[in-house]
Amino acid sequence: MQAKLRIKDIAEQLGVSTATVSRALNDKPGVSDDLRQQVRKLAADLDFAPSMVARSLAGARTGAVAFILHRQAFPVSSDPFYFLIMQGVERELDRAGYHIVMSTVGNQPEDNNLRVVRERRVDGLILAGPDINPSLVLSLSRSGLPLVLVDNALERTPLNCVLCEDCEGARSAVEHLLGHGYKQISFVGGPTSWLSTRERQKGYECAMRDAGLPGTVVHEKVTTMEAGLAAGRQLFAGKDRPRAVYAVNDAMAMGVIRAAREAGLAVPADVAVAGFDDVSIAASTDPPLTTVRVNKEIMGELAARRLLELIGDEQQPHCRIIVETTLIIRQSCGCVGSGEEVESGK
Amino acid sequence: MQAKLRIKDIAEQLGVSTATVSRALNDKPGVSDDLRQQVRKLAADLDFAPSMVARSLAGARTGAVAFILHRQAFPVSSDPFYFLIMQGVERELDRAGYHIVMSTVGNQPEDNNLRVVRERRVDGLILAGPDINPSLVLSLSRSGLPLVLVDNALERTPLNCVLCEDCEGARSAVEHLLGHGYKQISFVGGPTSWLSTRERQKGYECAMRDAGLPGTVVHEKVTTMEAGLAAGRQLFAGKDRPRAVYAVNDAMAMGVIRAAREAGLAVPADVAVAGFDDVSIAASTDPPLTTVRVNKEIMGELAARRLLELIGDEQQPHCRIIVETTLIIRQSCGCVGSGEEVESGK
DNA sequence: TTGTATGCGTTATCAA
DNA sequence: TTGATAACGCATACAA
Repeated sequence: MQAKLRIKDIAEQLGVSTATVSRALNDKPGVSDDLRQQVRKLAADLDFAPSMVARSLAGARTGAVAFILHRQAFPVSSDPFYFLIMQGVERELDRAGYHIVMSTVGNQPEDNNLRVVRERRVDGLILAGPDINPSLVLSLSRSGLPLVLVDNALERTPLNCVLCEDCEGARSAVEHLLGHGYKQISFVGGPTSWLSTRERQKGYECAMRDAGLPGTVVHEKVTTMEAGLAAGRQLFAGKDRPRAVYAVNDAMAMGVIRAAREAGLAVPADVAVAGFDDVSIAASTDPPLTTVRVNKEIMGELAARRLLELIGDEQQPHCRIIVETTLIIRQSCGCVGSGEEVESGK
Repeated sequence: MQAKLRIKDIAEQLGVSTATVSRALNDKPGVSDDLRQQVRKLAADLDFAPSMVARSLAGARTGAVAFILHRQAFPVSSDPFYFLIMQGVERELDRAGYHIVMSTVGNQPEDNNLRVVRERRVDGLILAGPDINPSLVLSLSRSGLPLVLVDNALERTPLNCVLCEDCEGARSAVEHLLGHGYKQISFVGGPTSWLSTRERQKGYECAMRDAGLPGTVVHEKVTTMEAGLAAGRQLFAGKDRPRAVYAVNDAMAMGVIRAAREAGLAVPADVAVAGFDDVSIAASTDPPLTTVRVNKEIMGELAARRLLELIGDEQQPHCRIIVETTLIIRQSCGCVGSGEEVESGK
């Protein structure tokens, strides 16, 4: 058990004051180059780093950021979507010497006050996912703590957020389905309270409208494979079943494929399917899934970078950051591939 | 932007000293019940919570725990295995008023000193996954910070860790395969440096030995579906292909199934397959996967609970906590089910 | 039971 | 360029 070193110990060993050591370590002016080098060398040799707790109290910067996730977002997908975003956040924060404090919220009344905020543990917040109560988002944004949303945005209040090309990505996928000659294409989505569902549906509707075709839409309460299965059963039960289905994400697309099989329909011969996200197994499903790739790590990195900017300068205008998507063409849409995937320009 | 309240403000409004407020809020003796109630009511009304930074400095408890993950563990699986463990950790820590600081390590030399530890941000550590450098684990354990490993353990040094019944679980699965009458059963695993691979392989070998049968083993560098595919191709290339394959996890099992299909073999008719983990899609693969379920959230909760115990009382003997597993029988093993899964007693 | 005073480890202000 | 000293907000030992 190493004794915990303090700046004072370093100062005494060098016969200087603590103020000097602090200045040297923090790259602040007011120390001769020679002395600065000495201090740094000793600190490095002793493997010393200043106590972040004391720094925070004296400074007013905790050097930490909260990553807030809704509890429902944990098991929502077979793919660690928000985990990958979090990885991006962590990577970027680490570069800046920051740390990430993870926390979750539910829908209980007591969740309307984040402990991590009340205890003033962090310099800023990243709120991930569309499940977080808008009233919580609003109250947090008014609290003065810098805040960035990921995969979410408020409808009427501009806030800093990071999104992907939900509308454009979905549109390109639906246009690809239309390119196959399919006329009857249905959309399967999650709750309309989710921005991603609304935007992707908008992309679907734009594509259909431009093609002069009517559309049909099914909404489920969640976007799991099971929900996709249920939606697919509904779609394939009636007489005029769709020739293709566009699902709001890959998990639902996989559920739709299962429903098609249940109904004795071949995919893509009888029913074509496409999704969104490009989760890791999308390339390995049967048939491999045509989908829209979104780079989750980049979304996380951008959110972290934006938050650090806000922490450095509170008074900045809100901005939306939209990350590019890429249509990934595999076989579920009806393309007869060599088995290799194709990145399509949109 | 709310002005940040301090204990001093509460004290002044009530005409008492800060010491009294602190005692009342911390449930310490030395305050009349009446006054205690007043303080708490005002604090609640004002939505006040003491600054955790200042508490940490005065106390010597940060109220935070680090959750350390190897960077490679992020994309390693199509299932958010460590994410679920983290969820369990977070849930349990939250109950105790603690927070979780997430951090990652790689294999670079500079990763041998965790910044989160040097900066003294946390009261303890949870190290998740078998990828973390043993020398780092050792040096951290010697640093005096309470530490718990999850899904990992050192070979020769007893440490606090949380594992699942790797050996027993794998054994029960292989015994189930043996029960189908299969004689030639191969094992497909990851690096032998991973405890889970070693233990699950041990379970496989015990079952085979007890049955008086020889075994064959294939190791890959990772345990992804792609690695399982590669291993499967190898196994199915030769003349005396196995009648069944036991994979160290579900991702590899899915890869093996793909390899079988490639080789024109039906699963389970020609080759039976079973896995480990019971990832979320295991119930939905084709055929549904027979596997060993392990409750990841519980593993996380137990790790957190153990760590909190260690933080409360440093001098406790090391202990290993082994979480129960359950054999989940679906169809990939050759059972002709109704499509419903069965939890088998072992 | 309550208040006063000191210390926690660092940064920042002001003198020297 | 350097050093002494005062915050930072809270917990706690000691005094009343």
